[in-house]
Amino acid sequence: MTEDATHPTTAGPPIGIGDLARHSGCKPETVRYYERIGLLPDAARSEGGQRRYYQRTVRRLTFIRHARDFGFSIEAVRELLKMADHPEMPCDEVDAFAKHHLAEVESRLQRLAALRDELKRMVTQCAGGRVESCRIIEVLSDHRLCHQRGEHGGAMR
Amino acid sequence: MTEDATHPTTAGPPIGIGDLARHSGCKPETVRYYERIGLLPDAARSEGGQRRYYQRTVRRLTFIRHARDFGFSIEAVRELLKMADHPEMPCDEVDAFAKHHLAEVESRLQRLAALRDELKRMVTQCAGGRVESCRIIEVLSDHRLCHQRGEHGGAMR
DNA sequence: GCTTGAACCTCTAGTTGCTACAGGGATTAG
DNA sequence: CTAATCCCTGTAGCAACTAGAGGTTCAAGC
Repeated sequence: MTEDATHPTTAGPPIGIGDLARHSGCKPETVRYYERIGLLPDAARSEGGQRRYYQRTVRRLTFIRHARDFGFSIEAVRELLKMADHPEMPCDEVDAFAKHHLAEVESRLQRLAALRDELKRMVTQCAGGRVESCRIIEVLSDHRLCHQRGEHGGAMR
Repeated sequence: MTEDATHPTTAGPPIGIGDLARHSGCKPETVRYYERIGLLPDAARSEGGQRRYYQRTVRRLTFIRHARDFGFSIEAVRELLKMADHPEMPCDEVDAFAKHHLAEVESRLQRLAALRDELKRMVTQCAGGRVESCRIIEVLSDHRLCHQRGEHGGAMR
């Protein structure tokens, strides 16, 4: 992906790293980090050497932040970006990627839903009681959770 | 929390760090790490200096792993354990904890559910197509996600 | 009772994904 | 033109583990 000042829509003047970060919900340090590890291309520079960005990069960074927020690892994001950068490729890889992550996402969802239910129950029923009657602690101690709903998951690779 | 060889049920002989780890779905290194940072008490030792554990610790470690898996930070887990260790305490703190985390958990749930739907759609519809028609990449690029479903979340404090 | 191999010990260093300085230069509003 | 703000590079720190080096202990089989 390269910078393109002649983009038809919303081209405007290039923006600085701070604005880019603000638009995508992260910090300038994070942007520089992504550039360093190659998720973002080397930015164009002003006369004085400061980074200048166009809309393409806002979109790319937004993509990265969403994918990270969904729990994809940096390496998984790198894969996704490679696919997004080559839209003429057949879909097989994205498809395989989806299959690989679907089960993991579903198991996380179920476990999170169980936690939400417990938190909800507590907020509505717990006021004034004592810790011994709080089921959240019981729920977290219950080993059957593992077998009922799949193993502990780490980051998505 | 101290080790108690005289626990009535399932007392049996003490177990080593490897068995403890296996029972709780983590590695010996992680157990030693938790001991070092004070989530687990200093373990009893064999004559030769190896760690020996009783059922209490299996339960405590299971609790910790579940809480971590649900996305609670180590410091959040420390809070929860403090509450679990003092069941005579009034419930207020656990209640406050629940309130504080409920919104975060719900927003994560919604975003994860959106991702699951996309992954599912892809797995069923995408075979044989090309990347340009894969909506997962579109969805991840769409900034409206942020405003519709809450901001990007980090670890739960 | 002895051997042997797996499991364990401590200590240190590496990993991932950022985040926070320090010590300086660039840009821009007034 | 100057002050405030932004940005630069480089390094170091953080959370939450994970992996190794180099040595010790345990327990099962003979």
